[in-house]
Amino acid sequence: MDKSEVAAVLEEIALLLELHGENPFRANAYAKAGRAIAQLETNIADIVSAGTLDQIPGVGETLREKITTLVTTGKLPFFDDLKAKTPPGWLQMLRLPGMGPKKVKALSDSLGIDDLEKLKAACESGDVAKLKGFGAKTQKNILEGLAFIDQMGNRVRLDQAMMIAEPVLAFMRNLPGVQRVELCGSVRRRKETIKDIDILVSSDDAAPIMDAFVKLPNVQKVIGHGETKSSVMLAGADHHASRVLINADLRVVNDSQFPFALNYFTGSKEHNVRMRQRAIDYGWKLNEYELAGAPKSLLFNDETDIYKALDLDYVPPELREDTGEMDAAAGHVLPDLLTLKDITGVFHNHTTWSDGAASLEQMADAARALGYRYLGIADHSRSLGVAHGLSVERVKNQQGEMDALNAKYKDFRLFKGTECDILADGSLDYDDDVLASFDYVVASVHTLFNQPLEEMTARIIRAIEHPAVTMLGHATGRLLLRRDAYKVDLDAVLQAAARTGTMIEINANPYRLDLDWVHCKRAKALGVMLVINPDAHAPDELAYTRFGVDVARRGWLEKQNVFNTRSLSDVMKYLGVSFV
DNA sequence: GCCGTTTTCGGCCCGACTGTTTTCAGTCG
Repeated sequence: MDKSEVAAVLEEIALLLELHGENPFRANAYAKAGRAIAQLETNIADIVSAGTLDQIPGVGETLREKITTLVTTGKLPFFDDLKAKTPPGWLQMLRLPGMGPKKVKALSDSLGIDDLEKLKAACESGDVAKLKGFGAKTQKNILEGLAFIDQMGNRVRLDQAMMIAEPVLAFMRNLPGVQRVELCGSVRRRKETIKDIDILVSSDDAAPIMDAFVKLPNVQKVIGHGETKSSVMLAGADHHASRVLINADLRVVNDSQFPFALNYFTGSKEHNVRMRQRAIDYGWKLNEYELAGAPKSLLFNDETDIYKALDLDYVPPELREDTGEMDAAAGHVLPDLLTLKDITGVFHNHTTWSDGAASLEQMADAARALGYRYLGIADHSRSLGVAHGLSVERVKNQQGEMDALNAKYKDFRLFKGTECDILADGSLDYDDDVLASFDYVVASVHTLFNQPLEEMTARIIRAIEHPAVTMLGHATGRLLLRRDAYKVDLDAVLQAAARTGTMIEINANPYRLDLDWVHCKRAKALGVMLVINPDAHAPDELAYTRFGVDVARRGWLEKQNVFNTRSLSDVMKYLGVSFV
């Protein structure tokens, strides 16, 4: 059982314990350990066999035993018993907004409701409203929550959240009386999927700002409308024009409270806990409005001042996941994070030669407009028929066209690449002499996603070990909120890449965003070189690169950890390409 | 269930909002 499965079990145990009315701190201990394990950079199996499980913060004696059982046997009787005595529908009921363990329990105990269908029926017949502690409003909210879950689950991708959030932000900035405006929450931390958009505004007069917010034209529903906090459901469309619904919260504070509120509402929750605990160590109390008890001589103009008061370096939002950033900030060893401006070009992109929407020249023009010094084209290889993979002959023709274009460019270069399929046994889709005709090779898995873990791992490592392979494309094949990653021992893959000097891609397509940020940290520790690629199939998709930079920043990466921050001449030297 | 320079028990971040009550419980972040 791998770490994401173990983490999922622990987090489910936490929910189940809560549903059974257990001590919430006990439940939280499971959830906390689950999160810690989800963020492990190495293999859980290795940690178990090395006997170092209890070095993970939040894992003590009991959890060590339970996790060991889970990893070694793939089962946990404690979990199975808990599940057996919990109607499966309770967990689904918990996902409804406004429903917590107490309400689920009350519905189940008094009306025998233990799944979403019975819940819907009881709401429609009006039985729920008659229940003590419930009412007509609660019943209506449950029905609306059921409809919402039906429509879309409850998370969206980062790019979708940004497309909805950015115009709202611009609108808020232009409202009279508004002083400062920032995005907070997981959007500001650039998590790959988002549950809701948090916006913070400072102003001396909150009411008109709240009113304007709840009257935005794309508001579908007002969920809450208080003095300092309002909550709405917003509709929008992503760049594929698919409809997106997401909750958005607005909070308004006065300008002197703004830095504290910004820090608090940015989270993560775990980072906030650490910040508050640190404030307590100083004899102060941190909340979303102030650092109470701190000397009057300390001024707090922005977030940096809060960190400074606690003798911490400023922690960029992307790092606020309680994965060591507090210690690094205290020890003044936070990384100097990569920025989008550092990117000099990108390597994994498609054209109409395979499944892209634009020609070589159109893609090159778009890259030059972004200020890139080079663009790598890596169209699909021959076996990927669905994507019009290139035959050996078409490879030659495409390369000829690229030579002709390069002859025109003065300070820009098209690199000849391929996104070469990794076949079932780890061999590559072109012979070595064809591979040698490319400036670089991106090797990717596009088929047989359901191979067993050992087979998939060996398959990818064999490809990495091939001397022609420059970089590994989208390491796990996941499509966020759509398709799970294939089973692969990523730590073994990263170790192989470190050994052979093969780069690992951070695929910046917002559906993928893998290598994920957790493993970026591991790759950095192993000395693996990363490369950020948009996997663009159209000119405007080159802009996806920004999301890859977000992942890199969450993964603590610095400029020198990412290959495509190098100058054109350094890239050419590395790839062994000379000017013609 | 975890944890410890206030340490082996008794804490565990803390405030806003909603909906139900009529002073507060539950949920959320």
